[in-house]
Amino acid sequence: MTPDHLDATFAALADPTRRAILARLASGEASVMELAEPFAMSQPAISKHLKVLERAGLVWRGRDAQRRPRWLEPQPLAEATEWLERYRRIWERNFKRLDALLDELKTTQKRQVDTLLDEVKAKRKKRGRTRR
Amino acid sequence: MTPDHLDATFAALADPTRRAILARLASGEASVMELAEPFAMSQPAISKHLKVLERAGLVWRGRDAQRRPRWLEPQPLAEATEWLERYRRIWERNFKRLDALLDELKTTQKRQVDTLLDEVKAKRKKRGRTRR
DNA sequence: CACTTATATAACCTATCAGTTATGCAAGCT
DNA sequence: AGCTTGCATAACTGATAGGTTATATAAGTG
Repeated sequence: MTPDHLDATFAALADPTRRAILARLASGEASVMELAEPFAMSQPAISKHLKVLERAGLVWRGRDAQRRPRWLEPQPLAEATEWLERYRRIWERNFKRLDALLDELKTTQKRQVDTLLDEVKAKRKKRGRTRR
Repeated sequence: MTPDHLDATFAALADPTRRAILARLASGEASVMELAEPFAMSQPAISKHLKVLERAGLVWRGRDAQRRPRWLEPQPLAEATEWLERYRRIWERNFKRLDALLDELKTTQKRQVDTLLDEVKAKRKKRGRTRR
């Protein structure tokens, strides 16, 4: 939880491409090519983004033949969440509508989350082996 | 919750000075001079940081004579929390220990946190697996 | 071995960032 | 009116971010 650590985590999250990569990885490991596919961007650009995510500790690099598949490392996200939550709780006292606001945000997205979760489950079953 | 919005929020949070300013504002409004006081940095530098926080919507500018006191605006933080929470929930299913980790993070002090995290890392490494 | 695939790295460009000093301006003070 | 306080803005600077193309490396394939 050093400041540097939080710096790197939040900075990594500040880019929409990187957030999309994390979202993709939430449903399982992926190679660089697979991660690059949805973006109108060169492969080296994606490799750079991945490097940023790795430096922040959000993502791990594996090896499988020539592939260097990435997966998620949840710990730094937990730290970032913890930081936000701490202040959120303080502000809850000052701003009573915050809780309601957050609930609202959560319910509007509940369906999306559930969909994603089902997706994850399906893929894991399909793969059969638990790489992680 | 447009991407731009999250970009600006996370980018604003990526700087330790700005996080410190937010922490300070969590205990009430403050003038620019008051906010600048703890930092070895010029007043214009602080004004710039405040501008970043305002563009992210995290902070509000009031007016009181010559003072331009700042207040917190909790909504963007709630959105950022929500984003993190969404992925945290997904990962909870994959990494069962995450919840415990987060609880521990919440209740331990800074130094103990670092120790704990090292411990977790060590355990993970020891478990081995194809990672790394 | 030569070829292909997957990825990383280097060199480069431009824009933005985080800081500086100097200056401007509005509001209160005497 | 003139001085002081609080803050913003402009102009500058060096570093970093985010992209590019070209090239290098490493591993599987025929």
